[in-house]
Amino acid sequence: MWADLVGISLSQTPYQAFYIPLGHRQPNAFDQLPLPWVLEQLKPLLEDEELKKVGQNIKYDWIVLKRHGVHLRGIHCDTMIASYLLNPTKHNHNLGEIAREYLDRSVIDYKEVVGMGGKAVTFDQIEPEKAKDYSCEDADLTLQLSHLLLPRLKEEGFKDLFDQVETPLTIVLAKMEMNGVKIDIGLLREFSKEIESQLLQKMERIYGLAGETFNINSSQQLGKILFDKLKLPVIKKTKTGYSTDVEVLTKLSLQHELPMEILSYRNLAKLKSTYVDALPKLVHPKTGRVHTSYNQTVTATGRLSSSDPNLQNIPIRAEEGSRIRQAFISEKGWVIASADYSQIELRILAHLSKDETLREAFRKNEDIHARTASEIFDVPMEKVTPSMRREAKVINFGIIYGMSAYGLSQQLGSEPKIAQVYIDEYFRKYTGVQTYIQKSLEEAKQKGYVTTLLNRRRYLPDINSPNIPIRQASERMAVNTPLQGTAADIIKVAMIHIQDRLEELSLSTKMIMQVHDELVFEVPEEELSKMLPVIHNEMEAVMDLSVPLKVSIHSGKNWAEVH
DNA sequence: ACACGGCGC
DNA sequence: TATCCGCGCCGTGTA
Repeated sequence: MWADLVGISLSQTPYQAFYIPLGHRQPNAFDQLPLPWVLEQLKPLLEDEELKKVGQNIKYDWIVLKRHGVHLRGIHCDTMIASYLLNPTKHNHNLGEIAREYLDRSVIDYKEVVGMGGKAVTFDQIEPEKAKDYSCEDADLTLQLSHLLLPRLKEEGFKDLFDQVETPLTIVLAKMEMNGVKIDIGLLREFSKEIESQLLQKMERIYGLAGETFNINSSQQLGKILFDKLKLPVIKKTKTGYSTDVEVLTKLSLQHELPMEILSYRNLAKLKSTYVDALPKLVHPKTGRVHTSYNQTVTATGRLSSSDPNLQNIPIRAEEGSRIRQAFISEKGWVIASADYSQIELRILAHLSKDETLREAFRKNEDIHARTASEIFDVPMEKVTPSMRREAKVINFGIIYGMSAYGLSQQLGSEPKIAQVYIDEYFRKYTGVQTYIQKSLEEAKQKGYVTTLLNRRRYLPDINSPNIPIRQASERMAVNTPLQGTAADIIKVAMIHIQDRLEELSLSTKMIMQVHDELVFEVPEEELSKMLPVIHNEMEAVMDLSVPLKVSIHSGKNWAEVH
């Protein structure tokens, strides 16, 4: 969304590529062809569904081309995504990295072309001859890699996931990024000023309690005050010194007023710097909206990630946090609609484990945490107290994360022995879940990887490690990844179906955000009554599991109103 | 520029 | 021996 088109490189035969310089502003850039003419020539080819296209990070090219009036079609292979499916835990899937791995060769580093850091220039400042070498290599290697990676994908059983899910999803994401979301900058500026004055007040109070001024944002300086000056007990250490994290400060708050003040200060400072002040800077001058980037090749589990800004970690729980969501608004005459999968990972656990008790609970549409409370505390559903339900909820989520008795006890604030009793009781009632976890661990140890419903794969090289904590970490991943990853599979397919329906029905509704189990739309008021059932049905009917998928959907003027 | 501590989901 | 999965971003401190 922020890029200009400087040149195009193309290849249709390995070891042969062409560079078309278009927008170089550099003394040696003569005889460039006019951009509109070049696009006019290429447009019929790029838009032809029958001409197969291969690229590296195609979503980027798709958006740049779309912004120049070209609708890229016939996408056959994105080498970045091919590499990701073959090994999602690889650190990065840029061209240099995958060319090194699969073609055993090095490539011209982009930084060598444009320079490093502050001295870096934009690509249009590069002499076309030099740009040609870089860009042609890029096109050539991408084509070569596709010839290598596509058969590999097929051999390893990723063809359906690649062709039917990840490749179509790329375009859905491109459209979603281009749609962007409208931000109420005025509201954020007001909020910023309010927080500013609250921070100043808290600062005064903190300096009073500390007996001196210091940089509250510095954990190092804070450590000196808390542990050297005030002699509070050291609860935890980091590599570099005293830990002052939320867990430590919460414990210390029982014996001194300062730690709680610090926590409250940090809370507000985080909100201000990460969201309130950061979001307005990312509003695009041409669209007046914020356009995040969805990364399709980052997570080990198959989830998406979001950056610039990360729209997937906007606060929701706390009161002040919801004020940030109020700033995510719709255009006049439009509304925000949000649809989220309810308890999707536990439902997937029920499906994958075939546990009859868990499946029955979901088929009867019971309150799953109350049901778990009823099972482990051995009381009828109507006798479940709020505190029993709260504990059962922690246990339910702990199961998904492959927790230990210690971890559960930390979460519950109880003794590990008590936590162990709860876990034992859970598995006694949900025997199918216990068997399922045992079987998945055995399979992971034997095969060296785990899979999701759509055969996404995550390798776990340390699953048989003799180092106990390292092995246990892998075991938790072995439990969690199929659940989190299957949820990712499901919502990805739903996104593709919904985008298809929107276009088929010629609707104006726009998909604007995805937050792991939630999809957010901007809907013209007059389309709302038609759209809500479409979204709801597509999401619930996306896959036929042995338990129902449940979606709740709400609309309102901003993102805070729809939860 | 990078590592780290810390923290939002 | 550490203890619940998966991320991205902020400010500090240091090189």
